[in-house]
Amino acid sequence: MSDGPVLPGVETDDDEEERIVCHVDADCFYAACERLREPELRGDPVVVGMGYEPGETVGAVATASYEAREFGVESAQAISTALERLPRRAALDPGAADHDPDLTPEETGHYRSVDMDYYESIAEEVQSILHDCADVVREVSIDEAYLDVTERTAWEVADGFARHVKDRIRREVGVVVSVGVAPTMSAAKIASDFDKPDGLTVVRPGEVRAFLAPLEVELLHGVGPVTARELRELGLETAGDVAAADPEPLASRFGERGRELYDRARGDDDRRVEPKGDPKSFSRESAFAEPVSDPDPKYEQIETLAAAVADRARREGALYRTVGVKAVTPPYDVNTRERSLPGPVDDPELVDRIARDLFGEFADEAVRKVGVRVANLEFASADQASLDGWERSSTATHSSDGDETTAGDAETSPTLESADPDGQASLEDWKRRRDEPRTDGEGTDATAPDSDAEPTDPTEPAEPPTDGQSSLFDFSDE
DNA sequence: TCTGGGGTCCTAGGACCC
DNA sequence: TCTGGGGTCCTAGGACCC
Repeated sequence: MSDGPVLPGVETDDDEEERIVCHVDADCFYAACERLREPELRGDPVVVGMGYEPGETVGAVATASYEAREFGVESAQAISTALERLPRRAALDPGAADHDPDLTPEETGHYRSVDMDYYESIAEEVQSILHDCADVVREVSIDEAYLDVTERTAWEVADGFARHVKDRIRREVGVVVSVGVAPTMSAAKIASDFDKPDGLTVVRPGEVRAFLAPLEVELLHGVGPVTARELRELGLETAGDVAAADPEPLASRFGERGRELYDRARGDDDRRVEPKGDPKSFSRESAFAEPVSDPDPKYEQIETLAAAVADRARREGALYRTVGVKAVTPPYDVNTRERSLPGPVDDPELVDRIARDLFGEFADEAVRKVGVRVANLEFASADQASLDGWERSSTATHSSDGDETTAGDAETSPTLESADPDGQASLEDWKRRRDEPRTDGEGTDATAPDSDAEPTDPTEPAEPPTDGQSSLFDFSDE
């Protein structure tokens, strides 16, 4: 799709073209949203807490405004810690449980609970502006996106373009964003962070490596505390050090990531901005105020979370083939268990049963947090092609046109009404895999219905579910 | 800093297949 | 019966990101 003059016989490779990538990142987005709703909060410290309820001390900081950060409040911090450093404004009230008579307003901040629905609505306004400003937009999170603006601007005027984007968002939505412009996604990301808040940084082609060189290694995307420590142990303190290092030790120490790290530190990144694809998993989790040993409240939470996750998947039009649970045990051990089904389903009952079954291992342990997850998602294609494909392939022994996505659906999906005799492949497949989970233990596997054996699991209803998606049970009736 | 919630990607071993 | 080598899928855990 290059529109410039091309010499005859000369191959043009799109990947070789210089792109103009823009990374847009809202500053303290949740706090900014709260200020949009309550303009009186402007200028004062604002802390938005997850799992936080007014008057309580549980939860963690999702976003702290810059004013709050001055007091040492940081994101991911326990709310209890944040409250020690920055008491809440409500504590000025003599009637408040945490009232402190010595407190002055200047020493306090406003605490609010996360309200995702509201933030989503603001984010949508920002995103519509972004889509207006670029041909390709990749939203990476609620407050962050990459734009490919190659066709919309030029390097000579890139800062003016970025200014325009910033101004529109501020004027039309009322939130402040930082923008980075660079020839690669990774450099644009770092550039947007460079001058926060209200930043605007343009890194032109040829300047990338010099721009990155002095930056501490943890500023590189993908370098967290663990990798940073290891890099420092190797004597690599800055991106420049990594760029100048021998890539072999990096590759052997960090595998694929090491190679990538090396490339990114040198400014090499040939990823193109592409719209985000379908999600890979949905999960819900919830922490207890303190570790719980009694099984009942834990199973209750599992049930709630399983229902929420299944509901989410259904609303999003997703089928899932894997169900998993998470149990965080003291001090902070994350345990996960998961089980895959022979084919994709939309079956809340089944999610609940499998989640309970998987969680059984932790029923009597002290647990501080539980979670439920579905993965291996499949989204019905827009035109319901998979259903048509199934019907076609079930009346023919083999379909010549069926090697596209529809074939896979029909092959692996036991979720459709009829277990057609022609579906031999999927039946054999299913029978084979059906027996695998049985080898791992109790014989109470809820996903391994067997026509020869009555279910022994008391949590498993004897009657096969009747709705179409659950008809994987139908196979056992053959 | 004793820990919220929702994600992604990578790794590594084992099972199973050809 | 012992032995190759390659590929895929599944599971558990870990690091990281916002």
